[in-house]
Amino acid sequence: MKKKNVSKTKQIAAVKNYVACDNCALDAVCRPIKIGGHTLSLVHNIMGRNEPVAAGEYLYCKGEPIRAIYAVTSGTIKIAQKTDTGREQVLGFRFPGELFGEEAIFPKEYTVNAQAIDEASVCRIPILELEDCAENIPSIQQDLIELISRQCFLMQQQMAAYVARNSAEERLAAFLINMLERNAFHSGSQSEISLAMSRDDIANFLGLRRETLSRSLSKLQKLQVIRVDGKVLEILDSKALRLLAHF
Amino acid sequence: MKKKNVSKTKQIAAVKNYVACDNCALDAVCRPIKIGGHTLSLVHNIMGRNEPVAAGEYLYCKGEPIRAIYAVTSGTIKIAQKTDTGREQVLGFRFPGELFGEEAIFPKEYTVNAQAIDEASVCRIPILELEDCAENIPSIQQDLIELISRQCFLMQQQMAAYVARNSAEERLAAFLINMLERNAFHSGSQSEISLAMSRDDIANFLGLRRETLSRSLSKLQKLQVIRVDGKVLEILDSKALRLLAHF
DNA sequence: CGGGGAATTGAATACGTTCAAAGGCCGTGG
DNA sequence: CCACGGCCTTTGAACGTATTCAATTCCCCG
Repeated sequence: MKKKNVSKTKQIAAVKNYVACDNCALDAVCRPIKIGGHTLSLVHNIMGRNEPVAAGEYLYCKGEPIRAIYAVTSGTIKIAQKTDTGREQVLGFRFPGELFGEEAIFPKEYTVNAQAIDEASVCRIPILELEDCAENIPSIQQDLIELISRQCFLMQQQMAAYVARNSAEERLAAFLINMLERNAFHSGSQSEISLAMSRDDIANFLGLRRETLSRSLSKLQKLQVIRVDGKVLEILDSKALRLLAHF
Repeated sequence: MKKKNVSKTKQIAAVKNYVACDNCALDAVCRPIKIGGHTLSLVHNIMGRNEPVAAGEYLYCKGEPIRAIYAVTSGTIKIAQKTDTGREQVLGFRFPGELFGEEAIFPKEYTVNAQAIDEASVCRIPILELEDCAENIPSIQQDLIELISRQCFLMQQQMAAYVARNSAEERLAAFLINMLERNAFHSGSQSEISLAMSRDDIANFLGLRRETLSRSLSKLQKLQVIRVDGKVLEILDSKALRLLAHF
């Protein structure tokens, strides 16, 4: 079991190409701002573009009043919450081009924590200002509906991917397929995925122990379905993976 | 282990009180229609109110173009899909006052199946007509945003309830708490829940076998946390239940 | 009253967890 | 440049839990 000497985290950090606006979930809201006349003020004045976020930094925490909704432009964001007993519960991850914070629009406050896993960057739209703009410009309301509808759809997809799965292998396979599909949006590769988060975070998310996750990864590798190289995974047989996930 | 002789399904069917509009997820969209002047046409002409649905009947199926979004007014709706291998995958349940079908707004087609478990009734809003109305009446757009935002929030809650849980007991406890919270909205009782769906459907949803679910239910009953009586459950110790679910 | 499907219970097996130990990666310092 | 230490990841063995298959009980409906 030889391993290359190259540092994987450095490899990942090196590939710091921001996701293009065309491939971003926020685009529906940003686009009309970009072409409109007097609306140009929105993008320049109220919106933060490609704001850097340090590894480990929290974008928002549970219980805080909503300030903004975000889109990832580079890096990975972890969505999680702490249980009463102090245990962390990982609820999901957001990748370049994906939206987060929208779950706080209805309750007016954040209901979970959002934390950067690695060095990341985000576009940030303050919600008050956005709602002000939407009142004056009906098309923005349309776009907001589009935006949130899409998020509803994605959440449903997520449920489909992780609910009603029993074995560790099935859950891992479903996770990898989900990663591959979402990865294809922003990264070129159709078969390679970079997982910036720790094994602990993935295991937590899947409701497994880190040891079980590790064993399942090893097993899939032995079956020639994937190739594991630290935080970089290669999908060798996506068809077999779909079978394992029972899709 | 004595059991009462009364038929449980008949008991449930007997309590056929439609959920009030005040407690319905669609209310945000319906209300302005009810008070507006020329908008009265919407509720009378395009919207179906309390339409009966026979047990087993499908409201919509995966792949069909979107026709309408729905709210349950009585009974229970099962959200599910069939995998490539023919296995059914239960993704969730909708109870009186809750919305469903909204996940099809973005992709313009239904991505899952919605089936009535028992005799049910729904309010139905055709999507084309709704969008037409929204174009003319900005407040409806506002309400639509409110509606879908709320649904995003609820989906996140669902994820939190079921993702990142490992043991059978933990998942069952989380399920029961979720049922209790959602039940409190439309039914008076704070401690009793009626589960119209089969044990198979629940087990499928939780990623367990029916036997494991049955055993877990029995165990929680022996621990004096719940009382199981066919499809009717009573929560005896909700605090202990929250501990078991690791909330 | 009796048949059939759903739900529960029992025993053997398979799988995931736990605890322990070893290996690999990376930053620091000699 | 290499050695050291800490942290994350992987592997091993014993144990506990979920699954499987089979049998029984319960419940609904004719």
